Parts: sequence; C-alpha cells; structure tokens
Amino acid sequence: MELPKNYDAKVSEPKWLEFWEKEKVYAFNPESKAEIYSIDTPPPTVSGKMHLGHSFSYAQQDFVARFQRMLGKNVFYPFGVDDNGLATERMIEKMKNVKGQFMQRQEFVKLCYTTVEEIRNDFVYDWKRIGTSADFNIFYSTINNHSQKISQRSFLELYKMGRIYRKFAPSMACPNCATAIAQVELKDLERMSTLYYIKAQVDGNESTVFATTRPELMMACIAISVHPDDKRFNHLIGKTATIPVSNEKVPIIADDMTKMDFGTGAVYWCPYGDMNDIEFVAKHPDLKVKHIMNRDGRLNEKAGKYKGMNSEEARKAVVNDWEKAEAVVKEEQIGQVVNTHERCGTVIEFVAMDQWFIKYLDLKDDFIKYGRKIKWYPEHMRARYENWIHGLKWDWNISRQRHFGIPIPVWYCKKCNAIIVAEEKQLPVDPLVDKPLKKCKCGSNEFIGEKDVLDTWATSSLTPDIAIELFKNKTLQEKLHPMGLRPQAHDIITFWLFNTVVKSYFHHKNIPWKNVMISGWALDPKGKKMSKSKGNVIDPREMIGKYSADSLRFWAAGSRLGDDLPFQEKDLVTGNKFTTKIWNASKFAFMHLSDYKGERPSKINMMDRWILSKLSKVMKESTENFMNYEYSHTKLATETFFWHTFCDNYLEIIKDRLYNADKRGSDARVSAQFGLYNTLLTIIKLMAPIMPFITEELYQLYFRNHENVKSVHISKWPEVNMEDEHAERIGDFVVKVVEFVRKQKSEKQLSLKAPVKKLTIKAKIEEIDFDEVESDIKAATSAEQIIFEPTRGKHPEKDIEIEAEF
RNA sequence: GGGCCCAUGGUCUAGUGGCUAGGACACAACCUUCACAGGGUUGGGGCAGGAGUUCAAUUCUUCUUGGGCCCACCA
Repeated sequence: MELPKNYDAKVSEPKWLEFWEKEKVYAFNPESKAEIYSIDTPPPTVSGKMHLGHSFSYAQQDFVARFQRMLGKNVFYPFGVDDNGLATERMIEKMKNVKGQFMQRQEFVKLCYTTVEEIRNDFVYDWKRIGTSADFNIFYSTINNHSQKISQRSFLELYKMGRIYRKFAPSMACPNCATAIAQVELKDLERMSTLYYIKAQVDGNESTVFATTRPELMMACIAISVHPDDKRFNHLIGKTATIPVSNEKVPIIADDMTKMDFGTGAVYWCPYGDMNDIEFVAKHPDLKVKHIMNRDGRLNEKAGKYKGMNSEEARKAVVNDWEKAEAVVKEEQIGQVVNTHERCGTVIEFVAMDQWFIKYLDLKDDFIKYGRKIKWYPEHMRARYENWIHGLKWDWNISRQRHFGIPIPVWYCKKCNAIIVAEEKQLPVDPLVDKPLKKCKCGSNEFIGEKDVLDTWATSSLTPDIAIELFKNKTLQEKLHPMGLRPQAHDIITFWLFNTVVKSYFHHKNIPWKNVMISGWALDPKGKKMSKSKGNVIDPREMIGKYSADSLRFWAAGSRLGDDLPFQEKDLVTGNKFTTKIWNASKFAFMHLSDYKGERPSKINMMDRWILSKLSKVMKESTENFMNYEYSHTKLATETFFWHTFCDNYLEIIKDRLYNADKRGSDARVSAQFGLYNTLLTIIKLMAPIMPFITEELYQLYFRNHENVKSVHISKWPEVNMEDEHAERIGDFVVKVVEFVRKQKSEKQLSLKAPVKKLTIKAKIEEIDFDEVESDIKAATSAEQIIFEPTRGKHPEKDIEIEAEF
C-alpha cells in the first residue's frame, strides 16, 4: 500500500469534521447502558470570536472527553452558547449601530434574537474546527425559551424558599451600562487622585478642615466625623459644621471608622461614595441619606445646581466653587484604588435602587463544604474558591436594568402594589407583555410588569440543568446529576463556578459535578495577558490555517493543567513535525503490513517483546495520567516513546527482518509485523485524544479494515499487557550498542550506513540471549563481524564495553 | 494587608530525595537514493540566592529576591 508523499492538514481536517458529523461519532446515546461521563461544557459568549485562550482550554477539556469516550463511556458532552446579557447587547449595538436604551425592549430584544441567529453557525464552527468532540445536537443558547424557562423557574423556587428579596438599598452601579452590577463584576483600577483639604466653619466661631477625594458628592453630605480618641478634634464633637458653598449644616460626630492618620483626621460623609458609607449610614440611622445620584451616574435634582452632571463634571464644578469661596486649603496627589466594571472599565458608583437579591451570605460555610466535596484538578485552585467566599460581603444582586436578558418573572399590582410572581406553568414569561394568570388578592386585574432582567450569571449558573433537561426522560435526568466534570478556566471560578454551586445547593441540595478541571490561560509570547487593547491578541483561525488544528492542540497539551502558557508560534512547528513524522512512520509501516493478517506469531522475537513491553508501560502510565487529567504527561510520554524508542530504534532494528525475509525467515518477519502493527496502532490511539485528525486519517487508511470500528475515536482505549523485564534488559543493551555505533560514525563523519569491520562487545549478557539479537544488531549497525564476550561473574567497571573498527 | 502559584541552558518547558537533570525551538558539525530534507545523527550550553533537615537536596523546610494571579483596602 502506497500513501501520498505528504499529509495535507488543510484538506484532511475539514474532511474528518464532516465525517464525524455524518457518522455521529460523538453522539450521546440516551438509551445506552454504558457508564455515563457528563461534561458541563462552558458556553462561550457569542459577543466575541474564539480567541487563542478558548482554543487552549477547550482543547484541554476535549482531550479528557475523547479519552473517556475511548474508555467506552457514554459521553454526555453538550454544547451551548452564551448569548444572554450585557456583553451580547454591546456587540449587537456595535454591529447594528443602535442603542438599546433608546429602543423599546421588545424591539431591541427582537433585534438581538435575529442577530444572534445570524452569527451562531459561524461562531460555533470555530469550536468544531479545533476538533471539539461535543455532541452539537445537544445544544442550548442561554437566551432561548428552554433556558428562560429554567432560569425563571429557578427564580420562582428561590422566591418560594424565601431566598429572594427585593430591597431599596445601596448597590453598585455602572454609569456607562446604567445598571446595577454584582460584587463579582468588579475589577480594581489604580489611579492618581486629588485629595482636597476643605475648610468648614463650625458654630462658635471655630473651623475645621476635612479631606476628601469626592468633592462632587458635597450635596449629599450628612455629617463630619472624627475619631473618638483624636484629641485634636475632641472639642468639636457635637457641634455643627457648615459645608462651604452648599451651606448645609451637618453634625460633627465621633466614629471610630475615621482614620486619624488619613488627611486631617476629619472626614465628611456623603452617601454613597464607597462601601464605608454604607456601613456608616447603617451605624447612624438618625442621619438622613439624600440620594443625589441616579444609576446612570448623573446627579439628580437633589444636587441642586449640579443636576445632570456626572461625577467628573460635578467634581470640577464643586472644586471651582470651593476655590471661589476660598475653602480649599490644600490639594494633594494621592494613589487610589477604585472599583471599575470589568466589562467596560467604567468607575462604578454606589447608588440606592430597588434591586432583587439572592440571600446567601448566611450560607458561606455550606458553600465551602460543598467546595470540599468536589475534586479539584489541580487541587490548589480550590483555595481561590474559598478565598472568594470568605471575602463575600454582598448578597447576590441578580437584577439588571437592561433589555436583553431573561425577564424577572414578576408583576406589581397597580392598586395595592403587591408583588405577584409568575406560575411555573406559564414560563417563560415576559411581564412587560404577559399577564399573571390570576387576579391580585386585592381583586385588581391591573399590573405593572417588572422591567428588570436577570443577571447573566443567574442563568449560566444553571448550565447543568439547562443541558440535562434537554432530555425529558426523568430517569436519565437523575443519572446525569451530578455531572462528571466541569471544565473551565481559572478566571471565572468566582463567577461561573461559584454561582453554579450556589444554584445547585438550593435546587438539588447537591454538588453540581464531581470533578472540576481548571485550565490556565494562553498568554502572549512575553507571558502577558492577551487583550484587544494591548494589540497582542493571536487569532487561532490564522494559526490553524498556517499550521493545523492538531498542531494547536498539540501545543495546548504541552502545559500542565492549570498553568498559563505563553504562546510562541514556533511551538506550533513542533506539532507539525510530529504530524510529519507519524505520517512517514505509518507510511513505512503500512507498506510492510500490507500482507499482514493480524496473526500472533508462535514465537515473538526478543526485540519485538522489548518494544511491546516498553509500550505496555507507556500505556499504563498514560492511562493513569489521563485519569488524573494530566494529559500533558500522556502526550509527553507518547511523544518520546514514538519518536525515540519506536522510530529511532525499533524501526531501524526490524527493517532487516521486514525487507529480507528470505535471509531472516518468514517467522522473524511476522514477529516484526506483529510488533509493528500493535505498537503503531497503540501509539495512534494514545495520541488520538490530543491529535484527533491525523490519528483518524492514519486509522482510516489502514487500521479500520482490520479493527472494524468506524472511527479511531470510538475505538477501544488500548490495553497492552506484555511487560517483560528480561526482554527489556536485553533490548536496552541492543539499543546501547546501536547508539554507540551511531555516535562513533557521527564523530568519524561517516554515513550511518557505513559498514563496521569488527564490533567487539563485552557485556553482562548471557550468550543465549545475545544469540537471539545478534542478527538484529548486525543489521542495525552494518557490522560485518561481531565478537561478543559475556562478563558474567567478573566485576567489570562498566556494564558494557564496546569497540568498533572501521 | 490576606491568600495562592511560579522561578530549570539563549527562549519555552518536563521531571525526580540518590543513575550522565529529559525534551522542543534556536545554534554548530556531519549524514542523503531502500518511511522521513516538512528528515536523521552527534554536539555545546541549565536547576535564582542564603540557611536548615539528610549519608545524600534541583527536589523537602525556611528566609531573601524576582515574577504572576485572586481577594481586601478605597473618605
């Protein structure tokens, strides 16, 4: 059998994608009795194209999926897309050049739906292209009716449990997005800021100086505080200060939250400038908050002349006014860390609004317990989960003042203002369109629908349910829960992972999955995070075009699980080289196997026993590593074994037996064929999860006819159990001799085929064993004559002494 | 301020309480008609620093230095 000279990934890879889809190679079988391995696949957000980081971590989870499938398990590997929420809105606003806020919700949502439909196929193709072996027929979108129903049902259940409440409370708001956001969506920003020292008159002809970085909140000022132990200010406590310009009179009170060593030691409180204000207000309920800011970050009529300004504008105006009033004593530049919205980078504001919350701060211990029931790979990632829980300060704000999201299924009675919650049988509902099924208790039939939508994470935290409930069979649903694996990257442990545990805790009283596998990030060549703004983003499509999906995966298999990996284009060359090498080795093998019928020889030659024994060990090791999600070890072990043990040594050693059956005997040839067939097939299978395309190509070209399974990816994971310590010792000795001769030839600048006149070997090997391998050594070294002397019983300095005469 | 991870040739990495610390890329020399020039062979070059545990430390402990990530602080 003759193979084409070269393998062309550009042609082959799309060919196999089609084949897999047509043959339903990755289909989950709901009827099967086989053990299920289920994966809670991360739904990528359609707001961005697949980037290198995606291909990196999706490749890593796919290694595991493919391995488990080859173990014979019924792999439940759904695929979803996240097209719900802010990120999607933003993309659509940009694509269609519209502003959602200025449109009717229905109109905008319709536009979102159609746009998302338009781009979906192209978007998903990128995931298929890298060889993701998900069952793409088990598909969901986080905004479709199915997901809406489940997400709203979750809301209803939590509401019934008393876990959801609505409250007018200070919340974090993104002025740019004009919505409330949650603690998890915050990102730190370090910046320089000005600390203003402001002089305020105090009754009784005194004065004091307070320091602030937030002059713009002047109109909200409710008090000035000093530390109770601060002797500098003792005499002022209880008196009234007048804020310059606003002429507002505020009490000077003692509060130990005040830092004596910051600014002047006196601070003016203007809820809500930050989290401390919230605490301060709670401690002093007698002080009345003024709420001068709206959620779009603009000041309202309570801010008087500053109405309509945002923080930055108001700051300038207030400072200007203070300067005119000669109230500014000093300005100081200080470093400051502020919270920004991680999606858009806007500095957030604290605004009191009506919001919906999930009450869960009382359950921190339980969440930590749940985290410990899950097996983490790598284990240390659990620390991040626990660290996050320890630092949680807010209940989960799940309402967003946006358009494109899953509506909160609630109405308010026009007459009595009661909250009316939707009924499960009417889900999904849009309260702006639909009506409650029953009248209000007060008899009224007029309602105002809740305008807010749910936080994206309130839905994506339900992905296990969304995927599982695509199947209506209850027994199957139970079998699928908890899932086997949650694969994801480490940046969303606090978002997706934690929130999913929370939802599962409430709805199932169980962990959502047994294992989590946390992958790292693909970094730029210098080890920096890739980001659009830095311009260091690498497009995986370009790399696949230039190299191949297999090479990209080969690269992704090179890092330890959880580790970030800087991307160097040259690393893709390695994958290509491996592909070429295995192509050529297989070409050689298939040529010599064309007449092989799969027979097991009665007597297996020493060197064939040697390779099969080595193979058995690699196989065992690889299986264990894969079980522990250590795919990089499997890849490395297989790669080394293939390249060096198999190609460099074994193939060279058996060549003579394969080519010259007339001299060496047909038994010797069949034995070599047996070794060759089984070793190559096993290598291809071990490599199949990592490089699904080239392995499929080689499998189809030759092995399929002999193995009778339609794809290597559903073939059985190899079980070679031919360990033979004796053969390994003798084989290793042969390799040492061959390597020695190679080195000699290289040093003498001779061709590797150059004949050796006389080869003298002294070794701790029995003559009976040497006789078995002599012909193989002769052939592999081109030795004309070999003198062998066993050193048994003697105690030579070296185990082996070799001399070659040319 | 708290937590976590990491430090191995020029670059990216594997790994181990004890063999000559493994590989890839880059570099150098050599080798081609019989699987492979999209190749092969051979070679040069490395465990951040200090202290400790140990018969033995690149590996374990601790400190220092340097890098990365998460969280808190935010007047």
